[in-house]
Parts: sequence; C-alpha cells; structure tokens
Amino acid sequence: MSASDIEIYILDASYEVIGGEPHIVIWGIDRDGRRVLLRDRRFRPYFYAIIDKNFYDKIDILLSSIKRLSRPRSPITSLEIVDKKFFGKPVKAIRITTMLPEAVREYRDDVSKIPGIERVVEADIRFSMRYLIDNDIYPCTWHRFRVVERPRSGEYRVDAEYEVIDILHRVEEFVPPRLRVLAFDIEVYNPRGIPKANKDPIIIISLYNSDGEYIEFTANDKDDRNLIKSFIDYVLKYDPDIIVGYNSNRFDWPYLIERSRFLGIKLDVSRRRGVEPSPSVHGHISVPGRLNVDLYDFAEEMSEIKIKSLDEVAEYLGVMKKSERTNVPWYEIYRYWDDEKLRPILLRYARDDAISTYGIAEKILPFAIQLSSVTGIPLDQVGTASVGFRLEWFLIRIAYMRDELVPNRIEREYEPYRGAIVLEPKKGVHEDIAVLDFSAMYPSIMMKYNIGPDTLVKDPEICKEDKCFEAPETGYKFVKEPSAFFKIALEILVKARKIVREQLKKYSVDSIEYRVLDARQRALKILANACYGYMGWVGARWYCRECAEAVTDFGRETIRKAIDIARNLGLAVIYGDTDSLFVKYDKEKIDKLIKTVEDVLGLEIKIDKIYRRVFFTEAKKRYIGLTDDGRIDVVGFEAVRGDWAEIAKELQEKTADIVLKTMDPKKAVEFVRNEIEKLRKGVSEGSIPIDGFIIWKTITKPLKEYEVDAPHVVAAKYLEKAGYRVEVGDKIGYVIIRGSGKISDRARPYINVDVRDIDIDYYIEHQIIPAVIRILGYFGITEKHLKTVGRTGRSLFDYRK
DNA sequence: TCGTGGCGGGG
DNA sequence: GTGTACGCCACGA
Repeated sequence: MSASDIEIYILDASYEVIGGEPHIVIWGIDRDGRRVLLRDRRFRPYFYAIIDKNFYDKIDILLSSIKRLSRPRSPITSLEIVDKKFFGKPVKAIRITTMLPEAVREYRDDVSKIPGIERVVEADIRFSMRYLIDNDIYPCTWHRFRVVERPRSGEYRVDAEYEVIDILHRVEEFVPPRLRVLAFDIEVYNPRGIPKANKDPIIIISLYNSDGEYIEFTANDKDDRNLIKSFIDYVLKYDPDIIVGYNSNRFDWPYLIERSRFLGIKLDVSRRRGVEPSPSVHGHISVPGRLNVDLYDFAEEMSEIKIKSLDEVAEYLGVMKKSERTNVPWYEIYRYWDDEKLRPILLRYARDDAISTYGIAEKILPFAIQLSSVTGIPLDQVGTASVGFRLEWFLIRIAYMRDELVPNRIEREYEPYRGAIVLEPKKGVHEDIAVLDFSAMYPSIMMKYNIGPDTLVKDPEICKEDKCFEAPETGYKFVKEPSAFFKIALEILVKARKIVREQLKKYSVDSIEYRVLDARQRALKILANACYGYMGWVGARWYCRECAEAVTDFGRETIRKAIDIARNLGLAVIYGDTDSLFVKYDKEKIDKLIKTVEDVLGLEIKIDKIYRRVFFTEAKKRYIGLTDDGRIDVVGFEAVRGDWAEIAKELQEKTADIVLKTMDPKKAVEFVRNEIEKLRKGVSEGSIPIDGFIIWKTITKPLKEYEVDAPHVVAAKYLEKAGYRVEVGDKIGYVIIRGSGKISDRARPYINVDVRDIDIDYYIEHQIIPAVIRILGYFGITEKHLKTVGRTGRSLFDYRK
C-alpha cells in the first residue's frame, strides 16, 4: 500500500509489546470523523547516564562496561555519547537505548553502579509519554502524520488502522472534532450502608449522551446481569470517545469492574476488544481507546464550591438547580428501590444525576481538553494529576526542547520558609476604596530576577561586577544570565497566552472558537501561576526551597515599595495582602501610582475593583465590601467558610448587607433578634429542616490518629459504628444536640437526627452570635443587645459610630 | 487562662 | 503529594 498524509486529533497513546518489539499505539479521529488507530513501530525506550567529569577521558571504558550489561531478552541496542545540560551546566551523557520499556528499570540500577557514572536520569519517564514528548505530539491536538493504511486486524474497534512512517507536524488549530461524549451514573442496592460488590446488585445505570438522548437500564428486581450486559452493548453501540462520570474513578468504575467479575461478565467496553477497564496512574481508571474523565477531580479544585456533591456542583455551574431536581439520600436508596411507590422517585434521581453529570462535562471539558493539550498529559489523566504534576510534564517538554536533562525525583525533608506579608488593616468603614493588584506577581518576579535552581548562586565570587540579583532579606543570589529554566518556561507560557488572547479578539463571545481559546488562555495562566508553589514543593523534580523563599522575599520588598510610592503620592493605604493594596480611590493619584510602580519596579499593577464602602475589623484576611453595583463581598468571614452552620453564615451575610448598605446597626440587631426567635420556634415545633444546622468538617487523617475528640471526629465515629466507611478526605456533616457534657459529646451525624433534638442554644451562643458580633461588635453592640428580648433592650444601645 | 491541635478559605 | 499566613474553635493542663 502507498503512503499518504493524514491529520489526526489525538485522543490517547499507549504501547503494546508484539513479538518482543514495542509498538506505540495512538488513538485518534481523522478529518472525516473516522475513529482511527495509528501504530508506530520505530520508537525505542532509552535513558541517560551522566558521566563524571573525571572520566571524560575514559568514556570508552564506560561504554564497554555498559555493553557488557546487555541481556538477550531486551538487548542494549545503542549507546550514544551526547552533550546535554543538567541544571543549566553542560554535561556529557551516554544515551542508552534498549528494546522493551520494562527493561529500562533493570538497566538503570546496574548502570548507576558503574564507577564513573555520576547519575542515571530519565529512566522513570513512561514510554508512551516519552514518545509524545520526543515527537512534540500533544494529546487533544491536531497532528499531521505520513502513514500507510493497514488491513483492519479486528482487535480494535476503530474505522481504520495505519502504520506511521513519519510524524510531520502539529496543526495550529485548537477546535476539536465533534466528540461523542457519554455521561453515566450507577445506583447500587445498599441495605447495609456501604454496598459490597459480591452481595449488592447495581439497580440502575443512567446515561446521557452528546446527541441529547437519555438512556436508562434497570435491574430485574435484584438481578443485574442483563442490566450490565445492556450497558456494555450500549457503550459499544454509541461508541463514545469520552466517558464522563462523577466520582466514577473511585466508585462507579471500581464497582462495575468488581461486580462484573463477580457475575462472570466481561466488561468489554473499551476500543480494544476484550480489554477491560483497569486502574492506572494517579488512581484513574483506564478504558483503552476511550477517554475516561472523572469530573469530580475538576470540581475538587474549585475552591468557590464548599460541598462538592454532584447536586451542589451542578447548581453552582448553572447546570441544574437543586430546587428543580430529585434527590434521594444515598443511605435510603435501597428503600426507594424496594418500595414500588418510591421507585419512580429513585429513577428520577438517577436521571437527574446523569443529566447533571453531562451538563457539568459541557462546562468543564473545554478547559480539561486545553489543559491536556498544553501540558501534554492525556485527557483521561490530566484530571487525576495534581497541579504539581501537570506543571512538571509541561516542564519536561521544555527541558527536552532545550537539551536539558530531567532531574530525578528525590525524597527530601520538608523545610518551612517565610511567605508573604499581610498588612494590619485600618479598622472601620472606609468609603471609596480601590483594590489594586499586581498582575501575576510571583511569575513576574521569577522572570524579573531570573530565579531558579540553575541560576541560584552557591559561590558568591561569580557575583562581582553586578552579575547577580540579590534577594533583600534572605540574601540569596541569582545570576542575571543566562536565562533561568523557569524564566524560559514562563516566557513561553506568557507569550503563548498573549497570542491566544490576541486571537480571542477576533471571535464573538458565544462562538466555539472563543470558548476554546478562552479555555486555553486559562490553562496557560494556571500553569504560570503554579511555578512558584512548585519550586517550594518537596516532591518536585525542580525543587528549590531557596528559590521559593527568594520569590516571597522579593514579593515582600515589591509590595513595601509600592506602599511607599502610594504614600508619597498622598494615597492612604488601608490594607494589603501578598500582591494587593487597598487605597483611597483618587483617579488621578492612582493613575500616577500605577505608572510609577511600572517605571520604578518594572511590574504591572492594576485596579481590580472599587468598593463604595469596605469594612475591616482588626483582623487580617477578613473584610466586607460593598461594590459599585450594590453587591456585598464577604471575604474571610464565617459566612464564606464551609465549617460553619448555614444559619450562622446566612445571618452574618445579611447583617453585613444591612450594615454596609444602611450604616444603621440597629436595623441589623432587630433583624438578628427576629431570626433567632423564628429559629427557636421552628426547632421546638420541629417545623424547619435540619439542613441549616449542619456543620461540615473534613477528616484529614485516619480516625485512630486523632488525639483529641473534636466534634466532627466524634460524629465520624458514630458513622463508623453504624456501618459506614469513613475515609480521609470525607466531609462529615454533624449537628449538636441537647443534653449535658462537652460539645463533642453531643455531636451527632445529621442523618436521622430530629430537628427537635437540636441544641438551639448552642447554635445561638456558639454560631450565630459570634458570627454577627464579628461585624456588629465594631459598632459597640454586644451579645446582650442580641439576646435581650423585646423593646426594653433598646435603651441599652450605645453606638460608637 | 493560655498553649496546642485542628481546620479551612483566600491573597 | 503546588506554597505560606491567618483566625478561630475546642480541648485540656
């Protein structure tokens, strides 16, 4: 057959060993929408041995020592002496190539023991990633290949199979082909709380696809054989490119896999015939040929959302309102299934879950796809990879392009260092305040002062003649030239983002191009912002504590200088944190400030927002602002924290709203008192829902390791006793009930608590009053004012302001 | 009364 | 398995 050129949108890459030879397998979609498989047999695994400088004249000896290690199963096929850089310094290395990817690990250990080999690097880079990196291929991106078509083997569920004979180039087009997306959700029979796959059947599988169809499979009472078979048939028929779920890597997939194994059904849903889904890197489930994306991974990163349940996230993203959906508490699912009358409700719940999962995918996938395209991590792994790993894979690509060898991951002891400064706020209410922000302060500092492990100066001798930057307090020095590795990476990110933002202007906000480009610029920004934190992360390959410390050091100096400039211009600085300044709004002076900061410090600062009024107590990191358009921004207070009862948060927010808008604390006091009375009545009558009283806290370590029994730990132990499994990272919802003893003795999981047992006094004393006093206290209002019932209380008021 | 452990949201 | 700074609760000496 003859060669031809095709353009492929890359979905995923993996490898297979066939006849002792590794084959790279690329899954993709061509321009005609055909699902295709590309096979590249030309690539071989390798790693590097860096040569000790004292052995540069004995390289021949090293080569023959390495050659002697070669074993027939996977022989060393080539040894090549190469000039590379390691942390910016030139080094000579031997590139050792073998046959089987698994053999790299064995050779690495043996080679590193050879005298004259300083260290072995890049032996821990996965083979399929190695292929993508070396060939500049990015997942979720279009690429051009020269190929020869092969007869279809029948082993793969694709429209065509090709053999790669040349990798041509990447296509600068970011809009994906029309991808088939399938959202799924399973419901499981769970009479004992935690379902067990060898006992409890799957009762419903609900699905929603990108053609707008809803599909539902149900068990025959408690027999789920046909349900699972129908699910498999459906997946094969619809043939999705992307399968999305919510917490599916931790629940739906593992359960489906286990349950199928128990029933002796082959979960044959992948594009590789007969290969079932299986656990893979970073706790993700791999479905060959399809991209399995767990949306929960992305929800987890959204700090704006406190409770990461499917219904909350769907509500937040504007996908489905909680009030318009059916919800069934998970511990009651089996009851709804058993009860003929309740079963339709359970089915509606399953449907709403599948539809909202799909809706969330529509919001998140464009960003996830760009994150995959920019970092080079396949889409199904980019969500499970942490921020640090995402940046690291990007850095590895930059290293490859610059002939920099990738450092090994080293186990290190964690060392703390100083962070940013937070100014003491000027307490009280301030009118017309502008909030100025440095744009990308830490990335800018890293670039400006050329910070990185490769430019960090160990010998101060080389800093003569003004050749270095010096951090003001820590004294760490960085050579001005050549550019630091991080500076190069950041410049690439900044430049790419600038280009994307330029392109963005050409499209209307509702066009597909705009959405794609906007997602791309966000992905680029996130990577740039992660660089500082990455350097201070002990697990990082390019870890550099001194560098991270220098960044915060320069940051503190920068903001101090900006404050001086503001003061010299006669601008009062009310507050500041890390990279922001709150100053009295004065258009002319602020313009001057912005310009001076740019001239003197070489960094960009701009107005982020303007508050008509802003209120500070003496506490740092807490304030309430009234914006131009009449919105209230509550920052740092209980109202925005997840670990306070909803009733307290609500009252605090309303108090803030009343006070800031009317400047009349009396009105707020009146309001709070009324609300407290309503709550008392509601609790004693049992007429209000318990939801507002639930306090959520996270379990951060195994329950046994807790030395003190904090309320949420006590509640978690109750849950365990009731048969529920409590794991690290679980959010425990508890309430405080009436009775005697410590608060923690009276903490209970909110499940099955009657609202009439709620200790309303605890909530008033420890939740509502502290929360509202935090604001009203400034105006001279005390607990007494809030607790005194009736009109007599009024004479007690003594306002300071 | 005060130090400590624990926790979370945010610049 | 990005970073530190910060405020506040509950507990217990």
